[in-house]
Amino acid sequence: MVSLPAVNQPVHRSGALLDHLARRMRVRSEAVLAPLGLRPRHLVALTVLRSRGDCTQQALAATLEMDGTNIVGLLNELEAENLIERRRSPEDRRRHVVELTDTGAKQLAKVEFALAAVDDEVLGALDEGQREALYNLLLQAARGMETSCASAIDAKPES
Amino acid sequence: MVSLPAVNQPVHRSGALLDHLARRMRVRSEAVLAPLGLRPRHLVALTVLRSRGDCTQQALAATLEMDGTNIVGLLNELEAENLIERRRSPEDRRRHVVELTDTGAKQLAKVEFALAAVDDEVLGALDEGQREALYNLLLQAARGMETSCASAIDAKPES
DNA sequence: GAAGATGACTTGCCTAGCACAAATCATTAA
DNA sequence: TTAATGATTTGTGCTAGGCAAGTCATCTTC
Repeated sequence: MVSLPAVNQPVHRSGALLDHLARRMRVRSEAVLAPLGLRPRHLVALTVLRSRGDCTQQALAATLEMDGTNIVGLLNELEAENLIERRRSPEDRRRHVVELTDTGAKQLAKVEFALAAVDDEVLGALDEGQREALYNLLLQAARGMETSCASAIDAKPES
Repeated sequence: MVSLPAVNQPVHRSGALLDHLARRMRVRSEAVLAPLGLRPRHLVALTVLRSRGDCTQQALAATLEMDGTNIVGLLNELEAENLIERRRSPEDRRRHVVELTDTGAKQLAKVEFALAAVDDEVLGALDEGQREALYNLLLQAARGMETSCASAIDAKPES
């Protein structure tokens, strides 16, 4: 009976709320990002890159759950601003390894600092501790998936 | 010195991660929702409606942070499926009060149940307790804003 | 009661984000 | 050498959504 503990309780899915809050954040973020030449998608890419470190372009596409061709365009824009760099992989020179530049890391930190007002608006109902808890949960969830698909793609030395 | 505790620490903004995870959820949800004639946007609307209860169409637009004209179309679709109902407001007959129908509530619960696999995939790195914590934080954040803008719009009797 | 403001609705137009397909080029694997 | 793979480019199409204009019903104000 331990396996069915929540049968009579409402199911709690975070998907819709995640979507809802993400939108509210995104709408407000656009105004903050625009003057810096960035859009929300760029911020997501940079954030993911910082979280997982250098990674293959394909791995990034898989993590962002985006089509490879669109990743190219996204990275082109980021590279034009010197926020990321593409290096050829030594093991397989067809591959590009994407890495966050120092400029990129600094810019990311700067942007996050500038987003304080957005956080205050959208997460106003949460106190500092709760916001930190939320951040850590999101980060843990995001990281959990990175490893699972990165290892499946990046690792191919033995075959 | 208590007032500046985080000056030398990285700033933790949830926006980008929220966006990232929401996308992963959304992409997967589409496959689950499609057979039921729903899309992610419908789920968000229903979820918000359940969370805040009946509300003015304008208040809903404000909460969803969406253009009024698009809300009309969204509600048309939901009403066609009998998931929501529009009633004239007794106080001001120009207004529509939107409410979740019984059918809508049941459908919502059913859909959430069906989204278990999606949650497992995207939030796989979180245990049950953490997922519940995440849900509660998101709900609290979402509710915090509802009241703030609902009261500003709904309440207009005195002028 | 008349005139203007307001809420919902409709239609039309336009943009952004993104998926998908096809073709090219460099590189690696068989 | 031939085939597969990774990145890139270009083109096409779809969906979400913003924005504007115009209609109708209702409320408010004078």
